[in-house]
Amino acid sequence: MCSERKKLMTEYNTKKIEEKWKKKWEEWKLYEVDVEKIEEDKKCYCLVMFSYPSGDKLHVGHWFNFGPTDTWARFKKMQGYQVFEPMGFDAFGLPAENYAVKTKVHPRISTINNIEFMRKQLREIGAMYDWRYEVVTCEPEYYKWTQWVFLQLYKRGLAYKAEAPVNWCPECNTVLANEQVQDGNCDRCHTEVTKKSLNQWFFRITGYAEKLLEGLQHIDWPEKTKIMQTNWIGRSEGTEVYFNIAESNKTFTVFTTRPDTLYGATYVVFAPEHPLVSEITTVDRKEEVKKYIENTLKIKEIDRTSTIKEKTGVFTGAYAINPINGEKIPVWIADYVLYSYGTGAVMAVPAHDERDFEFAKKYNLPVREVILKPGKNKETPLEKPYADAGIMVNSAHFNGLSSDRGIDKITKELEEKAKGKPKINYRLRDWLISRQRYWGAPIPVIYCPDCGEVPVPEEELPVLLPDNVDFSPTGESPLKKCKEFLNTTCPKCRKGATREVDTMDTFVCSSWYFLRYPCAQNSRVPFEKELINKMLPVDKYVGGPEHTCMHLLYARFITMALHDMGYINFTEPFSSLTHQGMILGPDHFRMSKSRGNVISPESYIEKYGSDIFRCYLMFGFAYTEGGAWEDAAIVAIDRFLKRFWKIVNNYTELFQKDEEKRELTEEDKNLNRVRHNSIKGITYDIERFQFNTSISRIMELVNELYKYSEIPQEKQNNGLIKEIIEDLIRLFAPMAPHFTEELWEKTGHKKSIFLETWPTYDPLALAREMINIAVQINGKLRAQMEIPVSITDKELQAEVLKYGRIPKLLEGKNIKKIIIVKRKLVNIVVT
RNA sequence: GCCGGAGUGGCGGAACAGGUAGACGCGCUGGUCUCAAAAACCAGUGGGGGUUCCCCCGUGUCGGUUCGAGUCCGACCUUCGGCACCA
Repeated sequence: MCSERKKLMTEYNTKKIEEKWKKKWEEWKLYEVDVEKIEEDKKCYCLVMFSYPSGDKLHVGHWFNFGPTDTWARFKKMQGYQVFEPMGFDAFGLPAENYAVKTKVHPRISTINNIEFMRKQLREIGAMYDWRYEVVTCEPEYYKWTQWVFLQLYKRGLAYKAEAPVNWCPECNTVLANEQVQDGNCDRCHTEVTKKSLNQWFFRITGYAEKLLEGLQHIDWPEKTKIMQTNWIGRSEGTEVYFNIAESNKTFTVFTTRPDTLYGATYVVFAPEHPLVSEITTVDRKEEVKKYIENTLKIKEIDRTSTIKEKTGVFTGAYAINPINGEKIPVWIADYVLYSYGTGAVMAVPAHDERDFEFAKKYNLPVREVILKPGKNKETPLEKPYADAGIMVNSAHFNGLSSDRGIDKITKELEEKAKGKPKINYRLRDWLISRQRYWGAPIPVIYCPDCGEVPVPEEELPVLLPDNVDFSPTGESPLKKCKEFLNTTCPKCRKGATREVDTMDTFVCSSWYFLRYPCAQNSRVPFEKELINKMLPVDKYVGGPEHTCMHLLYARFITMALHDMGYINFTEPFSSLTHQGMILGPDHFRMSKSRGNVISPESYIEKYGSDIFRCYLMFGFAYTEGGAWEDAAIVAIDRFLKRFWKIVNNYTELFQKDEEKRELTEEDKNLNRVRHNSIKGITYDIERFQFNTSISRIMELVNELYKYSEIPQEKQNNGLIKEIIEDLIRLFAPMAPHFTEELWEKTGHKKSIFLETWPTYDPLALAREMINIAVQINGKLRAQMEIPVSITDKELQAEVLKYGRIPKLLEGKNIKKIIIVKRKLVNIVVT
């Protein structure tokens, strides 16, 4: 006993085993794939969201993302797919720069060091990454092509510079995209965001709103993620209505989803920023309007857009003409109207819109009911706004129409009079991509006093990011202070000119990296068309759900744009997407240094090895849910691997000789059935990232094998045992790659287990002669019986009625009917 | 306020097309081994009642559909995520 234990302890040395196999894999170049040679029908592009080289160690979240995904990839490889599993680094970005500001270490140096460190850590996971395809976004070999992407968009009018009120983070000293503002705060540093009007670079993602919506129909993504993107894009069908300003030739447009309420418009409201405001304000109102606008700008964005805040506004003195009835209605400005949505002006229908109602009550503006709530009559006064559909009243010849019909009819009439037309609006804004920071890809544009804005010619790329820069943030790009960078010549006229000093949002870098991987070493083109048409779309993309309305949306947009330019022949980058859940601290809170609940993988890997760590992550949580870390639970996996090790080792001598498989006894058949059931279940479950149940099935098979090993030696079917041991190791291989390689070798195999094929199950082996079914009376379980599978319904019915205590339970009852669910149950319905 | 998840033993979680709820594991209880403990192995383990065996209750709450509901429908509660004056 004691010596046996010693043997187990010396042999089962996870650290030694893992290092041994990592070395072998490298020697054998086992995971090197040649993308050129991959066959299209067998390709499997498996991708995790690449990581940011932060200088911190790999945390549990990385492991949870990368480990199980690698398990999936290994499973696919064993199924015969030619798996491409690359890894890289999203290396530009603010943290490196902020770190540089603090420590005076250049971001290039710290980033390179961090990447070096992370590569070592990633190696620990023992994933199949082929590092020859690595991409590092801060290297000129990569960002040259990020700039190329920019130029392609620019050429087609999809990248443009415009003055606009934008989100400004005073802490990060840069502008932010809409998507990077959460609850009015910067999503990086949580500082409150302010609004600034600046001249900035945008990508015209709004031009793809419809395609981005449509594409969601055809991809295998979590429903929740699709819904979130749909809501983010925020498609809204409505009508544009053109108004005139009274006694003037000025016109303006409003957007409404309820043209049926047009007769109820008793005033119109402009956003304070609306350019027409200064033109139409009457002399006597000028002072008040000016004051109001100034005040509005002072209010923090978050407060201004808060739904709780009481609405304010002022009258401009001007009047507008309602195009449907010629009525003269006052023009107000109010901060509840957003300049950034629709046209920045709305028609106010207080009777049928809560916001307008509130505003009208406050400023004593008239309320006119034009839609009758079903069951209400025209004479009873309106106490609160009614915003749903109803019957039109007070609307001239439209009276009596339903809202639905009214929307069509009024829109049609407006169209005939050239006073409006149908219009679709989106909540989505164009993507603001310029940043007033140093550590990013320079925007390849030059400003020439004569030629104006000139894109850098493609053959002059990359526009190198200079190293020698004072990068302390000032609110303007640090590159502005770098004269060697700033001053250049105009590509058109060769006269002195200056470069754009802003850099690109790091989300631009990550919006196309999946296209670069297969061609990572190609210096001629960003991607070889034929090659990436073969390799993409990505077959399985895995990453956190927090990227839904940023990275995932941007990547889809860039892919669609490149498709429309003819560079690629697919429109969606990621055919199938899975989100991993989040691993929380043992206290059920999000891990954070300040809480002191951070689980660091190293200590566990030191103690148990990477296979056990990975297996625990797969077994202890539902993958897409995540959950709280539990120290006690990793012990279970350690225990299981020891059990696995022992049972395999008990039988290794069988592999030294040929063992015939005898005809199967009842015991054999039972064991064999569990085996095939495991194969079936595991295959189905790994495919859909249900690793916890996959491991359960393996445990079941191991348990069954232990039970079998208790029967007398001479009754054991050695041939069958050998087969099952081999299946067992192969089934477990994707989850514990080092561990299973060792056992595979110990059972006499010379080649890597990952060159083996995945076991397939035999439906015949799953078949039983006798099965257990439930007997219910009125749906309540009353008995269980063993029946031969071959029994007919008629026979079964007869058997059930005289089975055990069933007759007694049926005494004095009327049998109404008997429901038989094949191989499952019999339900006797009685009264 | 709007949109979308999720609520199952002491715990992590299963139940794939409405069909025997609680797979697998943790923990716990008992046993074997041991001088003893640990480890390992075996058995039991949703709650309550009478104790071979059986009954009642049980998947957030209340209703409904169905022979049968964790699963479908309606209302509500809790919780998490997203959006939030979007006209």
